[in-house]
Amino acid sequence: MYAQVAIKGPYGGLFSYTIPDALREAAIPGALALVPMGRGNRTGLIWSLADTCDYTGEIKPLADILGDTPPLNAELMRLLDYIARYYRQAPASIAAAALPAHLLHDRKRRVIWLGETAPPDSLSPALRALADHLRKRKNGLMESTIAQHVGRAGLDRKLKLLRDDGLIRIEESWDARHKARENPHWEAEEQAEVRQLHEPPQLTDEQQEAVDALNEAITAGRFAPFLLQGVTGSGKTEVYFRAVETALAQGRQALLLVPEISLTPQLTARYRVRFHETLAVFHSGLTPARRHDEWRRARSGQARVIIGARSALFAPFADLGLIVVDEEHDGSYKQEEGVPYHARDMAIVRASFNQAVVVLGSATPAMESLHNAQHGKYHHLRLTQRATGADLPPIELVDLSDPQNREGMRAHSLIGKTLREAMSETLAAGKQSLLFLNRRGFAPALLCNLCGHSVSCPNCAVALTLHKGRNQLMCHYCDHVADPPDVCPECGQLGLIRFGPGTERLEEEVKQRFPDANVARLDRDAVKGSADRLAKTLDAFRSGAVDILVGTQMIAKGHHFSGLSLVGVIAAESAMSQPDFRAAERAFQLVTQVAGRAGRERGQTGRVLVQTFDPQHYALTAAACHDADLFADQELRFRAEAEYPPFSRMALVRFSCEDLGEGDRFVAELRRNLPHTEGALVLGPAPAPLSKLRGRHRWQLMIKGADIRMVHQAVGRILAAAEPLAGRNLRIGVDIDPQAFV
DNA sequence: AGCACGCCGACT
DNA sequence: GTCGGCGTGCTC
Ligand SMILES: [Zn+2]
Ligand SMILES: [Zn+2]
Repeated sequence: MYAQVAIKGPYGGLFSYTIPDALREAAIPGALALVPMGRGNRTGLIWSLADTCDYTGEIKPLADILGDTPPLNAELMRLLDYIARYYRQAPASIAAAALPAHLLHDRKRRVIWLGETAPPDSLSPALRALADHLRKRKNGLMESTIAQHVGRAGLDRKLKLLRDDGLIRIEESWDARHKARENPHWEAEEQAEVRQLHEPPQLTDEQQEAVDALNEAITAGRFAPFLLQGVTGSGKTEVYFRAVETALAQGRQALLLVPEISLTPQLTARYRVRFHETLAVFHSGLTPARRHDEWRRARSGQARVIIGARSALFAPFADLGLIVVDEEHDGSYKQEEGVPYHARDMAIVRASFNQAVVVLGSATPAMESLHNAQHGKYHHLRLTQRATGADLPPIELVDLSDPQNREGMRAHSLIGKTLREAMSETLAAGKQSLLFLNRRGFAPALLCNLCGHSVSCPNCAVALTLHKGRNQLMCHYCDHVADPPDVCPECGQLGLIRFGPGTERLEEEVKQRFPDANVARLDRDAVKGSADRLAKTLDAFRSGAVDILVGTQMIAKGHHFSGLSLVGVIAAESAMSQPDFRAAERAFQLVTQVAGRAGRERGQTGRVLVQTFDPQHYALTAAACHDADLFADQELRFRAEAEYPPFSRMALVRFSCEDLGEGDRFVAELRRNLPHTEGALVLGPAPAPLSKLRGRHRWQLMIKGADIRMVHQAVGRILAAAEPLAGRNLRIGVDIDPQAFV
């Protein structure tokens, strides 16, 4: 019997080890193992057990099993294996995404000074300096601490010399913090007020129908996927609550996935009021130790309901009966950084492995989900009425290219005449306005008005972002920071002008036009560094203390403002700034979502103005009449004609290399040896749109196939052709079902 | 990817 | 001679 162990490494694959008798009980899939690797030991995750192994070299035995219970159970291991195969990712990177960061860590070394006396005079100056540092602590120093004091450079070599001279002893350890803490942190408790008596609201007929359908499926205890399509304000959350209660009543557990941006204290407080001490919260803001506490609470079964963002997909459960994916269309469920898995798609898979019910909720479902619903793969539940009975607000498209509307607009002005007039009427009536601006396309920058150059990052092919407060240029992709230059780096002239962030410019313009109004701004910069700033600004707007709120994505989701009567979208096409095949879908989702902030209460007439240069665009006209079906018809027709997903499947294979010439030569060589796959279309390899990232030049190759099997097959063949051609400096990455094409 | 080894040029 | 940058080989 061999243990196949996932270890972070080059082949990304699995390494086989024999299992010593002493470890036979403990060495099961999902357990953490200490294994001999090369000259030393590494930690890894036992992926599977096998009777045979095809490695022909010497096979070593497992050194140890870490912790007393395996962190991952069989159910999670099955999911991890599926993800590794589906997304063509190294098992070790999936393991790293699924385990608390604590558990898979690197070797730690403690250095202990042995000599009673002073170091011998024969030591060279560099060794002497190190020895003097080590001599001060009798019980030793951690290597990382030493590195902080005397520098990383050459430390390994120096320590080796001191050890060879018998002056120090080096102890290695891989012990993770497997033990639970004495006083584990409890995120849900931290955030919620006293337990309140909760009176569940009356359901509308539509809600009741949806709840009935879900309850029936949950009670049946079989895999059943649902698409819950409900207009903004239709009360999807209450439907989720009821479904969760049903799952709990069946003795099963529930997982709620929400977009990272929605996972606010206000949201978790709502769930806490309903589910009390059975709730655990997973979010990226938790420290590793706190995250580990929540994770353990879930694994022990103490938590029955878990709410979290993308990575909560891997939360451990004993008996998972329900998964809810809220805002299932949201792009944050698939990320390119790290492991490119789609949490919504894998939630479906996990539900099927658990005979669980899965609910995808959205006002504006992804075309993939709608297509599945239309073909009977998902049960389609619809909520067409707002829970409050309020009408959806009328949406007007305002043509920004219309000279009449441009009247009174200055060069960089963002507000056209129509919106301006609507704002002043709203203000005169004592009502509130909300202006939405997409962060993308309005980033603050340092531009040369003589040559048009914008100061860009030396490591990445992007313009640097100007941070006003710190007066520094920063890169969004890498950690590059620079002082703003005085002269243009391109033409050498004094032509540089500061172009503030869109929201700040918008705020200034609003203040200029409406000097008597109370204006507030909410964007990433405005809330940075103060946790309650977001809540405070939202409260001020809710209470009516603020007349006009200006903001980005942050204000588009979920919030409920009763005094709000005007919503303005500054530039609808900003959602289409990335020109990929999902651009129209994003624009429709954006306008629908922002419009949903207006007129949520009965008897209130909200108004939504959407500024655009293309008022004829079908995504905007459909959004303007709140017709998701009309949009879906047109968008699915376009996708079908162009053979885009959901009518085909795609993959990207990315290549990157620090050296441009080496990358170019590799790509040229690959082009000559590009294998063909029947039924799959291959485009490229060509330079990626984002041609340089963190000092690495980038290329990509796009694969389109009729189904996922074709795509997998083509990816397999291309990797088989590319890997032998790639030197150690060239990195290859695979992205199945890509969301972004940069 | 780590990690260790060893070549070589810079420095003193 | 010492120091450290950097290319190279190996890993069940
Ligand atoms: Zn210039
Ligand atoms: Zn950069």
